[in-house]
Amino acid sequence: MSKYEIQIREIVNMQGSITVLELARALSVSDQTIRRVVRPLVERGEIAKVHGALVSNRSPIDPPFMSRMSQNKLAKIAIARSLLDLIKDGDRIAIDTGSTSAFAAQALRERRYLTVVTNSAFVASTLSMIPGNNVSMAGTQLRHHDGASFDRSAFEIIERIHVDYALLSASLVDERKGFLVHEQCEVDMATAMLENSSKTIMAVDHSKFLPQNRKPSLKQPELKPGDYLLTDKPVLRQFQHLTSSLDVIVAE
Amino acid sequence: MSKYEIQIREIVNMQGSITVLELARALSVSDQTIRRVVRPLVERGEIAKVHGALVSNRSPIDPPFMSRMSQNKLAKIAIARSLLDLIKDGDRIAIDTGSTSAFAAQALRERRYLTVVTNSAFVASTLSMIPGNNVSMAGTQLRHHDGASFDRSAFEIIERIHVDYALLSASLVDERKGFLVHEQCEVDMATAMLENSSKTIMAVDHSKFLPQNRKPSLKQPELKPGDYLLTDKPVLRQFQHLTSSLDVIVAE
DNA sequence: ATGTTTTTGTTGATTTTTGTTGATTTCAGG
DNA sequence: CCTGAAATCAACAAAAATCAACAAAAACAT
Repeated sequence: MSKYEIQIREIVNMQGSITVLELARALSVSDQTIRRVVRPLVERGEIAKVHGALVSNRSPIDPPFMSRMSQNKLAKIAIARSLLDLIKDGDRIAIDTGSTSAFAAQALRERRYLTVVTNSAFVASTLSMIPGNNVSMAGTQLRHHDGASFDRSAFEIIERIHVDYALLSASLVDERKGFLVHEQCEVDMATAMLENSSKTIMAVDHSKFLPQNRKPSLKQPELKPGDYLLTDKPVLRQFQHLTSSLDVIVAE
Repeated sequence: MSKYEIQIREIVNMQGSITVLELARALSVSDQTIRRVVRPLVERGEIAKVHGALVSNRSPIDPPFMSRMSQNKLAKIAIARSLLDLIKDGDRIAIDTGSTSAFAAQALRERRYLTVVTNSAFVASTLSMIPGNNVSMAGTQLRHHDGASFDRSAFEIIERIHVDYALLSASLVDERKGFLVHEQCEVDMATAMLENSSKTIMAVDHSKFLPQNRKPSLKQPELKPGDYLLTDKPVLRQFQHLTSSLDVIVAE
């Protein structure tokens, strides 16, 4: 068993599939090493291999549930990975619900000694297993739609814990109205997180800049100058007035 | 036992994996010393070693984390499946933490309209995604060991919700003392769940009837006559006095 | 203090892993 | 069916990690 084994399984399962060369670059070893390490994994059936790529064989009933129901998987993974440039070991972070946050949580498993507060049971469960982390689950009753809580106790806990970063998301970015979501409770939660954090990170993949079939109408709270916008493609001209005071990070 | 032993275990478990040389630098001793100290740890299975690195066998790098760290996977799956004979659509159930409960949660995804209350973030997250379920997560601060909560609010919520079944587990079944666990908070939680449920289901695979290396000492609350014992092999003679008033279900 | 035991660092031989090179196979289009 | 590009494989040399043995240092008891 090689020392790369765990990492490889991790990355393959998170991405769903990946090239041998990409994996080699990611771990900064040669492609040959990857092939060698991967061979026993494939023989044991822990991951599958086809000509050209390694693919995860994790049964779809298994957790990273968001991965399936999520639209822009690759974009979100890229965003999640570039989040690691911002969040360091020991940081404190509030995380909202949503598929982007689910990927972020997966990525943040690389970090240690995080203080995490979230209203998403999935995020809480994912990050609580990491030794050294201090994770608080905000809220009691979980809605089935996404396993998140928006009851009164959720807000009380968010408001009790001050963090370095609030990681928020949005369903649509509107040229005139800004960052929008579908439900008022999500706005309230975002507001609470924003008010109790030093910096806010708004994470939206490029598809959120395009028109949606189901149109959200509620406006997320205003970001502060110097807050971050994390996305996966350069911001188009017509949106730049929204992001002019923000630190825009484009995940490649 | 060496003086570095505790530190090494600590560091390896925190970091997930680390080079022998890095560890040597961290403790400012030679690499050879590390190797020597580590050897018995590896033999006792407390941490794992591969060429090039020490890796923690505790840190759950895989989302269905319990599957890896769990000993009797197949037995637990069998138990989880036979739980489906007991629990029907629409039932209300309290679920404790532990790997057996994690498998139970996976199995219960087949059921609909469940009312679930649990102090395990993993169980909550797993079952909250099922449309129709009503899931309450009891507690706020999660311990990293298993992503479960035992704070005051956890008990308040358990005590507020009355359910049909409490699904409990144990670390060891002792011939004389009965069902034992390691920590007092687990006993308290089990007691709260038992008192707020109509029937209790104690789920223990057969390995729990055998002597353990790490011996638990705290006694779970007394089961009521007519409660269920769910296990995967027939109960041996010397344990039958413990189970005589119970409804014993053996998963094949 | 003195001798004994245990732990630690150093050295060099041995094993395992890794990168490179070049041959071979697979795949997609014409 | 052929062809070029990409992916894979085999083999060998270089690098890194491990091990065994011995000597130095530290801890211990007498």
